[in-house]
Amino acid sequence: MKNKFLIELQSRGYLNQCTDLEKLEVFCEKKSISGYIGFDCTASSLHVGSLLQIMILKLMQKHGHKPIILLGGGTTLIGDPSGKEATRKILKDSEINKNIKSIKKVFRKILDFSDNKTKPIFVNNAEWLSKLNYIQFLREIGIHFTVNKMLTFDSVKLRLEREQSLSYMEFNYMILQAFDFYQLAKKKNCLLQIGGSDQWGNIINGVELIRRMIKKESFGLTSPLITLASGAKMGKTEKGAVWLNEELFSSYEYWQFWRNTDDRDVKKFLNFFTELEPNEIDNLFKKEKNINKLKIILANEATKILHGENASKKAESTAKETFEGKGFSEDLPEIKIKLSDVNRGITLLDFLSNSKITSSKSEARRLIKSNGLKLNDALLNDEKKVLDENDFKDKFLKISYGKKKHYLIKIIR
RNA sequence: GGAGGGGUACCAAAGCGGUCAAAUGGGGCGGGCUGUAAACCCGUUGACUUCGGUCUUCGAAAGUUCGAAUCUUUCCCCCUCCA
Repeated sequence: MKNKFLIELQSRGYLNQCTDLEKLEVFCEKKSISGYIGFDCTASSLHVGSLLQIMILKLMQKHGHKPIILLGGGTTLIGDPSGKEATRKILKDSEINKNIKSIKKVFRKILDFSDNKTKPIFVNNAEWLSKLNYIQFLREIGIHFTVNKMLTFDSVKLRLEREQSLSYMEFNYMILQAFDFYQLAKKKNCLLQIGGSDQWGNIINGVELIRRMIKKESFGLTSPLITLASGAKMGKTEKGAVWLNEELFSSYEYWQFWRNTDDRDVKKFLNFFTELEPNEIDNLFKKEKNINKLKIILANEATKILHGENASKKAESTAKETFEGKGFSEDLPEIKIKLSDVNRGITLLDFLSNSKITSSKSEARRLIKSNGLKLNDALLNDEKKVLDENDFKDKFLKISYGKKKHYLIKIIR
């Protein structure tokens, strides 16, 4: 292989399957190409599970290609059955549009919009899907799909084998995705679709459709499913998903997420989620034997890509102070409390549950009983504790939930 | 449409009149060890509590009973076979 884009794609471990690697290489060599990835809009933010896909778009840009981001306003109305055990909840138009708006923010942060040649394009498939005429669609597109074949695709087969119901609506999803690819090929001359390995079936349907409709060769490329050393799914932590939008998951939490990577996954993640060159990463591993230092590099680099250099530095120094020193650090989640509430004598239990630090008073009690709660780094045993202005040094009180979750409580007014 | 099987906590799965806020496993959380890792060990995992208890939970509703996750009726949902 000699195409730089594909070489890096492979050496970083982004490459799982390709419809025709050799021809794709010729295709990539010839000119600047555009490739698209579709993203699901069922939530107001993507989570790290989609980050690998975004990194691939970023890599395309690095090598002079143009990413197309398909935010599936139309397909989200249907719900992709791939890898799903049950039918997804159906969203309303207005919710989807709100989600799209919010999700776009992340792409604006991670990808480069300054160079016109590689500037990403956003498309929304609602544009063409919502206008479809059923009979006409069946005659023009439906005719190219046999149910026999559709039944053999994993997304459908698994659901049927597991005896889980699959609605006719969901069954159509793969055709719609194939149609998307066809539309992009026709309208934007986009002949490459990339996706996670679970998208393989959907992608090759598109390749096939394009061949039949406009007699053009197009390409499909998938990235591997990320497997963690622990066997768990990527991106699930204590508090649920690791979101990319800052409103849902702060830059400090994000930094912590990477800092807490399993030893065995560090190298893989450096390749996947940072812009360090693969050989640079190899050198790092030769030089630096302290895995924790490498985890910090991982956290810094990954956070930089999403939240920028400043946020990354701030998170690092906050982590350092919090875990190595015993200080107060600026970047911890801050919760405000009114001076009047403190003076009125609010119990700690009430405060913990009101501020959502714990989900109930019972949880707070349990935590205290099992020696998990600290006020300003001092273990607290008294569950009847009432907050007092003297607990706050300089208007701040640090509350620690276990060893890793810390909050700064600030008195206002 | 007909016959049968089933819906139990975050998930899987036991319980089949009281001793059931519900065995067990997984997951989560806290603690110990350590390196903010893994493995391992211990504890915990409905809510409220003056720590005595109290209240709400086993698909939904109604009923039988001193007493129901457990029995009866109706309804809803899922699965299998037949049409």
